[in-house]
Amino acid sequence: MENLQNIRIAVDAIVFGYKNNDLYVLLIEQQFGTSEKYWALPGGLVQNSESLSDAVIRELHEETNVQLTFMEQLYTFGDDIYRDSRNRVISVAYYALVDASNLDIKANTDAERVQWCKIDEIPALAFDHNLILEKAISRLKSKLTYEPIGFDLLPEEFLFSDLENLYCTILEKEIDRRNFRKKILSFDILEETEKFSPIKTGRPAKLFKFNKQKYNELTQKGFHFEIKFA
Amino acid sequence: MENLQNIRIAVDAIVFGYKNNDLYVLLIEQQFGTSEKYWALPGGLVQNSESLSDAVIRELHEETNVQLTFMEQLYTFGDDIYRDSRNRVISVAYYALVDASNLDIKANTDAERVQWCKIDEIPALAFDHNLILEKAISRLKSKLTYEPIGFDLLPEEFLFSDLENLYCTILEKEIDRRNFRKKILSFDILEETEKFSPIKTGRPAKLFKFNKQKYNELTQKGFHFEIKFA
DNA sequence: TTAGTTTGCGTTAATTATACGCAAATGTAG
DNA sequence: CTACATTTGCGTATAATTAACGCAAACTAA
Repeated sequence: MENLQNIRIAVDAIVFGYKNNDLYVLLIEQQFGTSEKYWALPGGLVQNSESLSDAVIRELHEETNVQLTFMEQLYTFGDDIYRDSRNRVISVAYYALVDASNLDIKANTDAERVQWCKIDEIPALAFDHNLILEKAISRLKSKLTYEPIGFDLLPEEFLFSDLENLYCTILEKEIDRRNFRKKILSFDILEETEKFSPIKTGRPAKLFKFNKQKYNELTQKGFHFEIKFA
Repeated sequence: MENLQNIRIAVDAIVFGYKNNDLYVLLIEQQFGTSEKYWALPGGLVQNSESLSDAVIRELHEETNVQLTFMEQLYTFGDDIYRDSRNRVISVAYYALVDASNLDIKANTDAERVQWCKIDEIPALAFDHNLILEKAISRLKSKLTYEPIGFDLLPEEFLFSDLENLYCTILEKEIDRRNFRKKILSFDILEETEKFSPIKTGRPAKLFKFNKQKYNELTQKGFHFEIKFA
């Protein structure tokens, strides 16, 4: 009886960015064997002496140079034992957010090409990465409604209409602008700045900041962030 | 440079049971080396050709003989690379529910002793199992509020007061009995049976059943189960 | 028969969500 | 300079939901 465990462990990252009223995900183009190229999620094998989350950070750094604003474990994919045809590989997937507004990504050492891909234009990906991505999107959607992670997709200072559009596009729902604003403002976790939007159409709009410290304080007192829609 | 990955992968199970108005978790007593004994969560290494969830089922079957009514992946613990002092082991934890009301557990092949342990009397466990258990409890609490998994801890037919007590004890909150009943009944996912409780005190109470099929139908139509408390 | 207990069904007030109205502050076209 | 299109910011009325209780019914035990 063969008792030696022969299973490899990898991490994969789903990095979301929001830009021009669209949700994007970071993909890399990888070479398999001599000819085949595939788009895939950034990721790779875990090293013996690094933690899982360090492995994600390292892989992302090797392949891109994004600055994460949020990262969380998503799920571990290991029920399909043939998900990688070469070896049995179990993948611990993490999803992360970045402020994509002023970000230049370049392929670092490992990957040939790195690209932001619109969420509704995802090609066939390597392995079970389409499945992983689907799960990440679904998690992002629900998390958006009960934790203030939307701010991690926006610049430090943002317009209310940006926040509103972010929610509309990611959740694929219509929201009443006025009720949304009222709701968010009632949480008392935003700060008004003195600055105004550079956009020159319509009434000038104030820029807002998310006050994370205040949010943490309120949370400790029992406050619970929640956005719902009809 | 050493490139060979030398990481083992295990699964652990947190099995919850509810009995006599208390939440319990299944623990096993394991021997380490020659003398040390420790209470631990059931679990073990994943075999090369079994899926993760199969590994959980197998380990549980080897160590106990419980009948699961619900099982879901909880989290993968691999950030502390010394969580097992002997080797680097990454553990994919699953949590599960059983109807503990008419259940006899016996130690099967592997474990010396198997025991239900009250959730507020948990001893120091092996490895990082106390941490894992904490996370499972927290997940159980939140899941209870937005999915009808409470029924998986109860017998097929149950009293309303049982359901109410289950929520009270697990969530550690007071609930208004009448509002709770109204809320649950308004979901229209319960079936009244003709039977009555065998308990001979106070007004006889009807037994109810959870209609899972109806719940699924409603869910597809956009229904969302949710229980909140002040 | 009375007291004790738990169930099952209601009512009311407070809070929250939904659906809008509308003026203010800009740029732009004429 | 004026009228218009556009977006922001604030408000209000109504519907829906939640929270807080009252109380009779149906049993057991004494």
